[in-house]
Amino acid sequence: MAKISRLSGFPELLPSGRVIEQHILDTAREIFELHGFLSLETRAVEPVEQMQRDGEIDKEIYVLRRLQATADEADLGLGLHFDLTVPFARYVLEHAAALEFPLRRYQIQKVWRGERPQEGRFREFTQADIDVVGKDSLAFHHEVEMAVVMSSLLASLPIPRAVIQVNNRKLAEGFYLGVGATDTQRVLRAIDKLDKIGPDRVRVLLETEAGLTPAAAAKCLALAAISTPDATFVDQVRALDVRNDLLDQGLSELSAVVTGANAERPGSVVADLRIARGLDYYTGTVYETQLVGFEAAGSISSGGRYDDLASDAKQSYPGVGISLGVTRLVSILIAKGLVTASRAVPSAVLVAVADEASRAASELVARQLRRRGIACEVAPSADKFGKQIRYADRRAIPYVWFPASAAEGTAGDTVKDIRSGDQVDADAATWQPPLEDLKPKVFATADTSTASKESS
RNA sequence: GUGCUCGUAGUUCAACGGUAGAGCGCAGCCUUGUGGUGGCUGAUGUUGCGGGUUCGAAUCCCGUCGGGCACCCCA
Repeated sequence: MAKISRLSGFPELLPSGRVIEQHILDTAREIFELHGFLSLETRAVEPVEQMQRDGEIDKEIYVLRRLQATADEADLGLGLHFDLTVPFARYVLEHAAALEFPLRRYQIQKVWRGERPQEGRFREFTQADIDVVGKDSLAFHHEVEMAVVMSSLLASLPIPRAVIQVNNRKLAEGFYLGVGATDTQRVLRAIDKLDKIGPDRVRVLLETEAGLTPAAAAKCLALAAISTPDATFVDQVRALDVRNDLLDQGLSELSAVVTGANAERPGSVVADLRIARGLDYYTGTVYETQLVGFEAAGSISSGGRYDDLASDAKQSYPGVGISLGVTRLVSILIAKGLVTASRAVPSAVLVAVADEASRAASELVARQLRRRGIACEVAPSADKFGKQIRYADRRAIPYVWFPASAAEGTAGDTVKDIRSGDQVDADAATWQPPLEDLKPKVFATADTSTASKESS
Protein backbone atom coordinates (compact mmCIF):
# COMPACT_ATOMS: atom_id res chain seq x y z
CA MET A 1 0.00 0.00 0.00
CA ALA A 2 1.36 3.34 -0.97
CA LYS A 3 2.03 5.58 1.97
CA ILE A 4 -0.19 8.46 1.16
CA SER A 5 -1.93 9.33 4.36
CA ARG A 6 -1.09 10.07 7.93
CA LEU A 7 -4.62 10.78 9.00
CA SER A 8 -6.47 7.77 7.78
CA GLY A 9 -8.87 8.61 5.02
CA PHE A 10 -7.52 12.12 4.46
CA PRO A 11 -4.93 11.54 1.78
CA GLU A 12 -1.97 13.81 1.22
CA LEU A 13 0.11 13.12 -1.84
CA LEU A 14 3.81 13.48 -2.27
CA PRO A 15 4.93 15.94 -4.96
CA SER A 16 5.25 13.20 -7.59
CA GLY A 17 1.70 12.03 -6.86
CA ARG A 18 0.33 15.53 -6.95
CA VAL A 19 1.74 15.97 -10.47
CA ILE A 20 -0.25 12.93 -11.54
CA GLU A 21 -3.39 14.20 -9.84
CA GLN A 22 -3.01 17.62 -11.36
CA HIS A 23 -2.60 16.13 -14.79
CA ILE A 24 -5.89 14.32 -14.35
CA LEU A 25 -7.61 17.48 -13.11
CA ASP A 26 -6.22 19.52 -16.00
CA THR A 27 -7.29 16.89 -18.52
CA ALA A 28 -10.75 16.64 -17.01
CA ARG A 29 -11.24 20.37 -17.25
CA GLU A 30 -9.97 20.41 -20.81
CA ILE A 31 -12.21 17.56 -21.97
CA PHE A 32 -15.27 18.87 -20.14
CA GLU A 33 -14.86 22.34 -21.59
CA LEU A 34 -14.21 20.87 -25.00
CA HIS A 35 -17.69 19.38 -24.74
CA GLY A 36 -19.22 22.68 -23.74
CA PHE A 37 -19.67 22.16 -20.03
CA LEU A 38 -19.38 25.31 -17.95
CA SER A 39 -17.69 25.33 -14.59
CA LEU A 40 -19.49 25.72 -11.28
CA GLU A 41 -18.53 25.40 -7.69
CA THR A 42 -20.91 25.07 -4.79
CA ARG A 43 -20.18 25.76 -1.15
CA ALA A 44 -18.65 22.91 0.84
CA VAL A 45 -21.47 23.00 3.36
CA GLU A 46 -25.14 22.09 2.98
CA PRO A 47 -28.06 21.90 5.36
CA VAL A 48 -28.04 18.34 6.60
CA GLU A 49 -31.68 17.73 5.75
CA GLN A 50 -31.00 18.77 2.15
CA MET A 51 -28.54 15.93 1.83
CA GLN A 52 -30.68 13.28 3.44
CA ARG A 53 -31.82 11.71 0.22
CA ASP A 54 -30.77 8.28 1.18
CA GLY A 55 -31.16 6.92 4.70
CA GLU A 56 -27.96 4.91 4.50
CA ILE A 57 -25.83 7.91 3.73
CA ASP A 58 -27.02 10.08 6.63
CA LYS A 59 -24.62 8.58 9.09
CA GLU A 60 -21.71 9.41 6.80
CA ILE A 61 -22.28 13.15 6.84
CA TYR A 62 -19.74 15.22 8.72
CA VAL A 63 -21.67 17.73 10.79
CA LEU A 64 -20.42 21.27 11.21
CA ARG A 65 -20.19 22.77 14.64
CA ARG A 66 -18.42 25.74 16.12
CA LEU A 67 -15.83 24.75 18.70
CA GLN A 68 -17.21 27.15 21.26
CA ALA A 69 -20.82 26.91 20.23
CA THR A 70 -23.31 28.02 22.83
CA ALA A 71 -26.12 25.68 23.76
CA ASP A 72 -28.70 27.35 21.53
CA GLU A 73 -26.48 27.22 18.44
CA ALA A 74 -24.96 23.85 19.12
CA ASP A 75 -26.65 22.33 16.08
CA LEU A 76 -26.33 24.50 13.01
CA GLY A 77 -27.89 21.75 10.94
CA LEU A 78 -25.01 22.01 8.51
CA GLY A 79 -22.75 19.32 7.18
CA LEU A 80 -19.96 18.90 4.65
CA HIS A 81 -21.34 17.74 1.32
CA PHE A 82 -20.85 14.04 0.62
CA ASP A 83 -21.20 14.34 -3.14
CA LEU A 84 -21.60 17.03 -5.80
CA THR A 85 -24.87 15.93 -7.36
CA VAL A 86 -27.21 16.73 -4.50
CA PRO A 87 -25.70 20.19 -3.80
CA PHE A 88 -25.86 20.91 -7.52
CA ALA A 89 -29.54 20.01 -7.55
CA ARG A 90 -30.06 22.42 -4.68
CA TYR A 91 -28.11 25.08 -6.55
CA VAL A 92 -30.22 24.59 -9.65
CA LEU A 93 -33.44 25.07 -7.71
CA GLU A 94 -32.10 28.13 -5.95
CA HIS A 95 -30.74 29.87 -9.02
CA ALA A 96 -33.09 28.50 -11.68
CA ALA A 97 -34.25 31.96 -12.68
CA ALA A 98 -30.71 33.03 -13.54
CA LEU A 99 -29.69 29.87 -15.37
CA GLU A 100 -30.10 28.72 -18.95
CA PHE A 101 -31.51 25.26 -19.56
CA PRO A 102 -30.51 22.71 -20.50
CA LEU A 103 -27.62 23.52 -18.21
CA ARG A 104 -24.34 21.75 -18.90
CA ARG A 105 -21.93 22.09 -16.02
CA TYR A 106 -18.82 20.44 -14.66
CA GLN A 107 -17.78 20.65 -11.05
CA ILE A 108 -14.50 19.51 -9.54
CA GLN A 109 -14.43 19.63 -5.76
CA LYS A 110 -13.64 17.74 -2.62
CA VAL A 111 -16.35 15.81 -0.83
CA TRP A 112 -16.40 14.21 2.61
CA ARG A 113 -17.83 10.94 3.83
CA GLY A 114 -17.46 9.51 7.32
CA GLU A 115 -16.79 5.96 6.19
CA ARG A 116 -14.11 3.69 7.51
CA PRO A 117 -11.31 4.18 5.02
CA GLN A 118 -9.54 1.39 3.20
CA GLU A 119 -7.81 0.94 -0.10
CA GLY A 120 -9.34 3.31 -2.63
CA ARG A 121 -11.86 4.63 -0.12
CA PHE A 122 -11.33 7.89 1.65
CA ARG A 123 -13.07 10.30 3.96
CA GLU A 124 -11.96 13.29 1.93
CA PHE A 125 -11.72 12.92 -1.81
CA THR A 126 -12.09 14.78 -5.08
CA GLN A 127 -14.84 14.19 -7.59
CA ALA A 128 -15.04 15.55 -11.11
CA ASP A 129 -18.68 15.68 -12.12
CA ILE A 130 -20.53 16.54 -15.28
CA ASP A 131 -24.28 16.91 -15.39
CA VAL A 132 -26.85 18.09 -17.85
CA VAL A 133 -30.05 19.38 -16.32
CA GLY A 134 -33.18 20.34 -18.23
CA LYS A 135 -36.24 22.30 -17.31
CA ASP A 136 -39.36 20.08 -17.12
CA SER A 137 -37.76 17.59 -19.45
CA LEU A 138 -34.39 16.35 -20.54
CA ALA A 139 -33.74 14.71 -23.88
CA PHE A 140 -32.73 11.09 -23.63
CA HIS A 141 -29.64 11.47 -25.82
CA HIS A 142 -27.80 13.10 -22.93
CA GLU A 143 -27.72 9.69 -21.29
CA VAL A 144 -25.61 8.58 -24.23
CA GLU A 145 -23.54 11.73 -24.07
CA MET A 146 -22.45 11.21 -20.45
CA ALA A 147 -20.86 7.90 -21.34
CA VAL A 148 -19.22 9.38 -24.40
CA VAL A 149 -17.68 12.33 -22.57
CA MET A 150 -16.42 10.23 -19.67
CA SER A 151 -15.03 7.63 -22.03
CA SER A 152 -13.29 10.38 -23.93
CA LEU A 153 -11.74 11.70 -20.73
CA LEU A 154 -10.61 8.26 -19.58
CA ALA A 155 -9.10 7.58 -22.99
CA SER A 156 -7.16 10.85 -22.76
CA LEU A 157 -5.46 9.78 -19.55
CA PRO A 158 -2.34 7.59 -19.33
CA ILE A 159 -4.22 4.82 -17.54
CA PRO A 160 -5.26 1.23 -18.23
CA ARG A 161 -8.30 0.74 -20.41
CA ALA A 162 -11.54 1.61 -18.67
CA VAL A 163 -14.93 0.12 -19.45
CA ILE A 164 -18.15 1.89 -18.56
CA GLN A 165 -20.79 -0.58 -17.45
CA VAL A 166 -24.31 0.59 -18.01
CA ASN A 167 -27.66 -0.54 -16.77
CA ASN A 168 -31.08 1.03 -16.58
CA ARG A 169 -33.31 1.46 -13.55
CA LYS A 170 -36.48 1.14 -15.58
CA LEU A 171 -35.27 -2.13 -17.00
CA ALA A 172 -34.40 -3.51 -13.59
CA GLU A 173 -37.48 -2.23 -11.79
CA GLY A 174 -39.80 -3.27 -14.59
CA PHE A 175 -38.29 -6.73 -14.55
CA TYR A 176 -38.57 -7.04 -10.78
CA LEU A 177 -42.19 -5.91 -10.88
CA GLY A 178 -42.76 -8.34 -13.73
CA VAL A 179 -41.63 -11.29 -11.62
CA GLY A 180 -43.87 -10.18 -8.75
CA ALA A 181 -41.54 -8.19 -6.53
CA THR A 182 -43.21 -5.64 -4.28
CA ASP A 183 -40.10 -3.94 -2.91
CA THR A 184 -37.89 -3.31 -5.91
CA GLN A 185 -35.43 -1.28 -3.83
CA ARG A 186 -34.76 -4.34 -1.67
CA VAL A 187 -34.17 -6.45 -4.75
CA LEU A 188 -31.81 -3.83 -6.11
CA ARG A 189 -29.75 -3.72 -2.94
CA ALA A 190 -29.48 -7.49 -2.86
CA ILE A 191 -28.39 -7.63 -6.50
CA ASP A 192 -25.87 -4.90 -5.78
CA LYS A 193 -24.07 -7.31 -3.46
CA LEU A 194 -23.50 -9.92 -6.15
CA ASP A 195 -19.81 -9.13 -6.54
CA LYS A 196 -19.25 -9.21 -2.82
CA ILE A 197 -21.17 -12.22 -1.54
CA GLY A 198 -21.92 -14.26 -4.65
CA PRO A 199 -25.14 -15.52 -6.26
CA ASP A 200 -25.97 -18.12 -3.62
CA ARG A 201 -26.16 -15.67 -0.76
CA VAL A 202 -27.90 -13.11 -2.94
CA ARG A 203 -30.51 -15.75 -3.72
CA VAL A 204 -31.13 -16.16 0.00
CA LEU A 205 -31.47 -12.40 0.43
CA LEU A 206 -33.90 -12.20 -2.47
CA GLU A 207 -36.08 -14.95 -1.08
CA THR A 208 -36.03 -13.82 2.54
CA GLU A 209 -35.60 -10.04 2.72
CA ALA A 210 -37.15 -9.18 -0.63
CA GLY A 211 -39.80 -11.87 -0.38
CA LEU A 212 -39.36 -13.29 -3.86
CA THR A 213 -40.45 -16.77 -4.84
CA PRO A 214 -37.58 -19.12 -5.71
CA ALA A 215 -38.56 -18.89 -9.37
CA ALA A 216 -38.60 -15.08 -9.29
CA ALA A 217 -35.27 -14.96 -7.48
CA ALA A 218 -33.77 -17.24 -10.08
CA LYS A 219 -34.97 -14.96 -12.86
CA CYS A 220 -33.52 -11.89 -11.12
CA LEU A 221 -30.18 -13.65 -10.82
CA ALA A 222 -30.37 -14.70 -14.44
CA LEU A 223 -31.01 -11.08 -15.39
CA ALA A 224 -28.03 -9.92 -13.38
CA ALA A 225 -25.80 -12.41 -15.15
CA ILE A 226 -26.41 -10.79 -18.51
CA SER A 227 -23.60 -8.67 -19.88
CA THR A 228 -23.05 -7.83 -23.54
CA PRO A 229 -20.89 -5.33 -25.41
CA ASP A 230 -23.82 -4.51 -27.72
CA ALA A 231 -27.62 -4.61 -27.81
CA THR A 232 -27.85 -8.40 -27.90
CA PHE A 233 -28.73 -8.35 -24.21
CA VAL A 234 -32.28 -7.49 -25.29
CA ASP A 235 -32.85 -10.96 -26.72
CA GLN A 236 -31.36 -12.55 -23.63
CA VAL A 237 -33.74 -10.61 -21.40
CA ARG A 238 -36.71 -11.47 -23.63
CA ALA A 239 -35.76 -15.12 -23.31
CA LEU A 240 -36.43 -14.87 -19.58
CA ASP A 241 -40.07 -14.31 -20.52
CA VAL A 242 -40.98 -11.45 -18.23
CA ARG A 243 -43.59 -8.92 -19.37
CA ASN A 244 -43.73 -5.35 -18.14
CA ASP A 245 -44.10 -1.96 -19.81
CA LEU A 246 -41.38 -0.31 -17.73
CA LEU A 247 -39.09 -3.17 -18.64
CA ASP A 248 -39.72 -2.58 -22.33
CA GLN A 249 -38.91 1.08 -21.95
CA GLY A 250 -35.72 0.27 -20.08
CA LEU A 251 -34.66 -2.23 -22.70
CA SER A 252 -34.98 0.26 -25.51
CA GLU A 253 -33.22 3.00 -23.53
CA LEU A 254 -30.33 0.79 -22.54
CA SER A 255 -29.82 -0.53 -26.05
CA ALA A 256 -29.85 3.06 -27.29
CA VAL A 257 -27.12 4.01 -24.81
CA VAL A 258 -24.96 1.00 -25.63
CA THR A 259 -25.26 1.26 -29.39
CA GLY A 260 -25.07 5.06 -29.37
CA ALA A 261 -22.00 5.30 -27.18
CA ASN A 262 -20.17 2.48 -28.91
CA ALA A 263 -20.91 3.99 -32.30
CA GLU A 264 -19.00 7.09 -31.23
CA ARG A 265 -16.41 5.39 -29.08
CA PRO A 266 -16.12 1.70 -29.97
CA GLY A 267 -15.70 -0.60 -26.97
CA SER A 268 -16.28 2.13 -24.42
CA VAL A 269 -19.52 0.79 -22.99
CA VAL A 270 -20.96 -2.59 -22.08
CA ALA A 271 -24.48 -3.38 -20.97
CA ASP A 272 -24.15 -5.02 -17.58
CA LEU A 273 -27.46 -5.83 -15.97
CA ARG A 274 -25.81 -6.47 -12.62
CA ILE A 275 -25.02 -2.80 -12.10
CA ALA A 276 -27.45 -1.53 -9.49
CA ARG A 277 -26.02 1.54 -7.74
CA GLY A 278 -26.97 2.09 -4.15
CA LEU A 279 -28.34 5.60 -4.48
CA ASP A 280 -32.09 5.50 -4.88
CA TYR A 281 -32.65 8.75 -6.78
CA TYR A 282 -31.63 7.29 -10.12
CA THR A 283 -34.51 6.70 -12.50
CA GLY A 284 -32.95 5.66 -15.81
CA THR A 285 -29.48 4.91 -17.05
CA VAL A 286 -26.89 4.11 -14.37
CA TYR A 287 -23.14 3.99 -14.94
CA GLU A 288 -20.20 2.36 -13.24
CA THR A 289 -16.65 2.15 -14.52
CA GLN A 290 -13.91 -0.38 -13.99
CA LEU A 291 -10.25 -0.19 -14.84
CA VAL A 292 -9.49 -3.34 -16.78
CA GLY A 293 -7.15 -5.47 -14.68
CA PHE A 294 -7.95 -3.54 -11.50
CA GLU A 295 -11.61 -4.35 -11.04
CA ALA A 296 -11.14 -5.02 -7.34
CA ALA A 297 -10.37 -1.37 -6.77
CA GLY A 298 -14.01 -0.54 -7.41
CA SER A 299 -15.71 1.90 -9.70
CA ILE A 300 -13.72 4.94 -10.69
CA SER A 301 -16.61 6.71 -12.32
CA SER A 302 -20.30 6.44 -11.63
CA GLY A 303 -23.54 8.27 -12.16
CA GLY A 304 -26.97 8.11 -13.66
CA ARG A 305 -30.20 9.69 -14.72
CA TYR A 306 -32.37 11.36 -12.07
CA ASP A 307 -35.79 12.90 -12.61
CA ASP A 308 -36.83 14.12 -9.20
CA LEU A 309 -33.64 15.26 -7.50
CA ALA A 310 -34.06 18.93 -8.36
CA SER A 311 -37.76 19.53 -8.13
CA ASP A 312 -40.08 21.76 -6.22
CA ALA A 313 -43.85 22.14 -6.27
CA LYS A 314 -43.95 24.04 -9.54
CA GLN A 315 -40.99 22.91 -11.52
CA SER A 316 -38.89 19.83 -12.11
CA TYR A 317 -35.36 19.76 -13.40
CA PRO A 318 -34.49 16.26 -14.55
CA GLY A 319 -30.83 15.57 -15.09
CA VAL A 320 -28.17 13.04 -15.86
CA GLY A 321 -24.61 13.06 -14.64
CA ILE A 322 -21.46 11.07 -14.18
CA SER A 323 -18.62 11.55 -11.76
CA LEU A 324 -14.96 10.68 -11.92
CA GLY A 325 -13.47 9.57 -8.60
CA VAL A 326 -10.21 11.47 -8.98
CA THR A 327 -8.75 10.52 -5.62
CA ARG A 328 -9.59 6.85 -6.04
CA LEU A 329 -8.14 6.79 -9.53
CA VAL A 330 -4.95 8.54 -8.44
CA SER A 331 -4.56 6.22 -5.46
CA ILE A 332 -4.83 3.18 -7.73
CA LEU A 333 -2.35 4.61 -10.23
CA ILE A 334 0.18 5.38 -7.50
CA ALA A 335 -0.31 2.23 -5.45
CA LYS A 336 0.03 -0.01 -8.50
CA GLY A 337 2.79 2.05 -10.06
CA LEU A 338 0.83 2.44 -13.29
CA VAL A 339 1.77 6.02 -13.98
CA THR A 340 5.01 7.97 -13.74
CA ALA A 341 5.75 11.68 -13.80
CA SER A 342 8.91 12.84 -15.51
CA ARG A 343 9.54 15.22 -12.62
CA ALA A 344 7.75 16.50 -9.55
CA VAL A 345 8.78 20.14 -9.94
CA PRO A 346 7.68 22.50 -12.70
CA SER A 347 11.20 23.78 -13.36
CA ALA A 348 12.66 22.83 -16.71
CA VAL A 349 15.86 24.69 -15.95
CA LEU A 350 17.99 25.29 -12.90
CA VAL A 351 20.03 28.46 -13.32
CA ALA A 352 23.33 27.92 -11.54
CA VAL A 353 24.86 30.62 -9.36
CA ALA A 354 28.64 31.04 -9.69
CA ASP A 355 28.97 33.05 -6.49
CA GLU A 356 26.63 35.15 -4.42
CA ALA A 357 28.05 38.33 -5.94
CA SER A 358 26.78 37.28 -9.35
CA ARG A 359 23.35 36.02 -8.24
CA ALA A 360 21.77 38.99 -10.02
CA ALA A 361 23.17 37.73 -13.33
CA SER A 362 21.54 34.35 -12.73
CA GLU A 363 18.25 36.00 -11.81
CA LEU A 364 18.40 37.92 -15.08
CA VAL A 365 18.77 34.69 -17.02
CA ALA A 366 15.76 33.28 -15.18
CA ARG A 367 13.67 36.35 -16.03
CA GLN A 368 14.55 36.03 -19.69
CA LEU A 369 13.56 32.37 -19.73
CA ARG A 370 10.33 32.98 -17.82
CA ARG A 371 9.37 35.77 -20.19
CA ARG A 372 9.18 33.10 -22.87
CA GLY A 373 7.23 30.66 -20.72
CA ILE A 374 10.11 28.44 -19.65
CA ALA A 375 9.65 27.43 -16.01
CA CYS A 376 12.91 27.78 -14.12
CA GLU A 377 14.42 28.42 -10.74
CA VAL A 378 17.72 29.85 -9.56
CA ALA A 379 20.02 27.67 -7.47
CA PRO A 380 19.40 28.31 -3.77
CA SER A 381 23.08 28.63 -2.92
CA ALA A 382 26.34 29.15 -4.75
CA ASP A 383 27.62 25.68 -3.98
CA LYS A 384 30.15 23.92 -6.10
CA PHE A 385 28.64 23.27 -9.51
CA GLY A 386 28.62 19.57 -8.82
CA LYS A 387 26.23 20.16 -5.95
CA GLN A 388 24.08 22.47 -8.00
CA ILE A 389 23.83 19.84 -10.72
CA ARG A 390 22.93 17.30 -8.09
CA TYR A 391 20.20 19.65 -6.85
CA ALA A 392 18.72 19.54 -10.35
CA ASP A 393 19.30 15.80 -10.73
CA ARG A 394 17.46 14.98 -7.50
CA ARG A 395 14.46 16.89 -8.76
CA ALA A 396 14.74 15.57 -12.31
CA ILE A 397 15.14 19.11 -13.64
CA PRO A 398 16.51 18.34 -17.12
CA TYR A 399 18.68 21.44 -17.72
CA VAL A 400 21.26 23.40 -15.76
CA TRP A 401 22.13 26.85 -17.01
CA PHE A 402 25.64 28.23 -16.45
CA PRO A 403 25.84 31.99 -16.83
CA ALA A 404 29.02 33.36 -18.33
CA SER A 405 31.56 33.87 -15.61
CA ALA A 406 34.53 36.16 -15.60
CA ALA A 407 36.11 34.04 -12.91
CA GLU A 408 35.80 30.96 -15.07
CA GLY A 409 36.93 32.83 -18.11
CA THR A 410 33.99 31.61 -20.14
CA ALA A 411 32.85 33.91 -22.86
CA GLY A 412 29.11 33.12 -22.96
CA ASP A 413 26.33 31.23 -21.20
CA THR A 414 26.06 27.49 -21.57
CA VAL A 415 23.24 25.07 -20.86
CA LYS A 416 23.72 21.43 -19.95
CA ASP A 417 21.28 18.60 -20.48
CA ILE A 418 22.11 16.63 -17.38
CA ARG A 419 20.57 13.42 -18.71
CA SER A 420 22.94 13.22 -21.66
CA GLY A 421 25.69 15.41 -20.26
CA ASP A 422 25.66 17.51 -23.43
CA GLN A 423 26.57 21.12 -22.77
CA VAL A 424 26.18 23.77 -25.43
CA ASP A 425 26.46 27.53 -25.80
CA ALA A 426 23.13 29.23 -25.29
CA ASP A 427 21.46 32.63 -25.26
CA ALA A 428 18.78 33.18 -22.62
CA ALA A 429 16.91 35.41 -25.05
CA THR A 430 16.40 32.67 -27.64
CA TRP A 431 17.22 29.20 -26.24
CA GLN A 432 14.28 26.83 -26.25
CA PRO A 433 14.08 23.36 -24.70
CA PRO A 434 12.36 20.59 -26.66
CA LEU A 435 8.60 20.76 -26.18
CA GLU A 436 8.51 17.49 -24.22
CA ASP A 437 10.85 18.95 -21.59
CA LEU A 438 8.91 22.16 -21.09
CA LYS A 439 6.47 20.74 -18.56
CA PRO A 440 6.42 17.64 -16.35
CA LYS A 441 5.17 14.71 -18.39
CA VAL A 442 2.81 12.15 -16.96
CA PHE A 443 2.89 8.83 -18.73
CA ALA A 444 1.83 5.22 -18.30
CA THR A 445 4.58 3.11 -16.81
CA ALA A 446 5.87 0.91 -19.60
CA ASP A 447 5.24 -2.53 -18.20
CA THR A 448 1.89 -2.38 -16.47
CA SER A 449 1.65 -6.16 -16.30
CA THR A 450 4.36 -6.35 -13.68
CA ALA A 451 3.41 -3.13 -11.96
CA SER A 452 0.77 -4.78 -9.83
CA LYS A 453 3.51 -6.61 -7.97
CA GLU A 454 4.63 -3.32 -6.51
CA SER A 455 1.27 -2.73 -4.96
CA SER A 456 2.44 -3.07 -1.40
C1' G B 1 -20.41 1.94 14.45
C1' U B 2 -18.74 -3.79 14.78
C1' G B 3 -14.77 -7.47 14.15
C1' C B 4 -9.59 -8.94 13.06
C1' U B 5 -4.61 -7.40 12.73
C1' C B 6 -0.17 -4.34 13.03
C1' G B 7 2.87 0.02 15.46
C1' U B 8 11.25 -0.43 16.14
C1' A B 9 16.06 5.23 12.59
C1' G B 10 13.79 9.49 7.15
C1' U B 11 12.20 4.63 4.84
C1' U B 12 11.89 -0.91 4.33
C1' C B 13 12.55 -4.34 7.94
C1' A B 14 15.70 -7.45 11.86
C1' A B 15 16.62 -8.35 17.18
C1' C B 16 14.85 -16.37 22.07
C1' G B 17 12.50 -11.84 28.20
C1' G B 18 19.32 -10.21 28.65
C1' U B 19 24.31 -4.25 25.29
C1' A B 20 18.55 -1.81 19.81
C1' G B 21 20.83 -3.59 14.39
C1' A B 22 21.00 -4.03 8.73
C1' G B 23 19.76 -2.48 3.61
C1' C B 24 18.23 1.86 1.16
C1' G B 25 18.30 7.01 1.86
C1' C B 26 21.02 11.23 4.08
C1' A B 27 25.91 14.03 5.25
C1' G B 28 31.29 14.35 4.49
C1' C B 29 35.72 12.88 1.93
C1' C B 30 38.39 10.50 -2.35
C1' U B 31 37.06 14.83 -6.41
C1' U B 32 41.27 19.81 -8.43
C1' G B 33 33.97 24.89 -8.56
C1' U B 34 30.31 19.94 -13.71
C1' G B 35 26.47 15.52 -10.69
C1' G B 36 25.06 10.31 -11.64
C1' U B 37 28.76 4.71 -10.98
C1' G B 38 32.53 3.18 -7.30
C1' G B 39 35.40 3.36 -2.55
C1' C B 40 36.02 5.11 2.53
C1' U B 41 33.95 7.60 6.85
C1' G B 42 29.84 9.41 9.67
C1' A B 43 25.03 11.00 11.89
C1' U B 44 20.06 9.62 13.30
C1' G B 45 15.78 6.13 17.82
C1' U B 46 11.72 8.83 24.20
C1' U B 47 11.03 0.80 20.16
C1' G B 48 3.35 5.23 19.14
C1' C B 49 1.73 6.67 24.26
C1' G B 50 0.41 5.28 29.51
C1' G B 51 0.38 1.68 33.14
C1' G B 52 1.45 -3.43 34.93
C1' U B 53 4.40 -8.33 35.49
C1' U B 54 9.84 -9.17 36.02
C1' C B 55 16.40 -8.79 38.76
C1' G B 56 15.75 -7.19 33.64
C1' A B 57 10.46 -5.61 28.57
C1' A B 58 11.03 -3.66 21.67
C1' U B 59 9.57 -8.71 23.27
C1' C B 60 4.57 -10.82 28.12
C1' C B 61 -0.36 -8.46 30.12
C1' C B 62 -4.04 -4.26 30.31
C1' G B 63 -5.53 0.36 28.47
C1' U B 64 -5.16 4.17 24.89
C1' C B 65 -3.95 6.48 20.25
C1' G B 66 -2.65 5.60 15.25
C1' G B 67 -2.22 2.46 10.62
C1' G B 68 -4.20 -1.59 7.61
C1' C B 69 -8.07 -5.18 6.34
C1' A B 70 -13.24 -7.08 6.49
C1' C B 71 -18.53 -5.76 7.47
C1' C B 72 -21.69 -1.43 6.17
C1' C B 73 -21.75 1.83 2.20
C1' C B 74 -19.63 4.08 -1.94
C1' A B 75 -15.89 7.73 -6.26
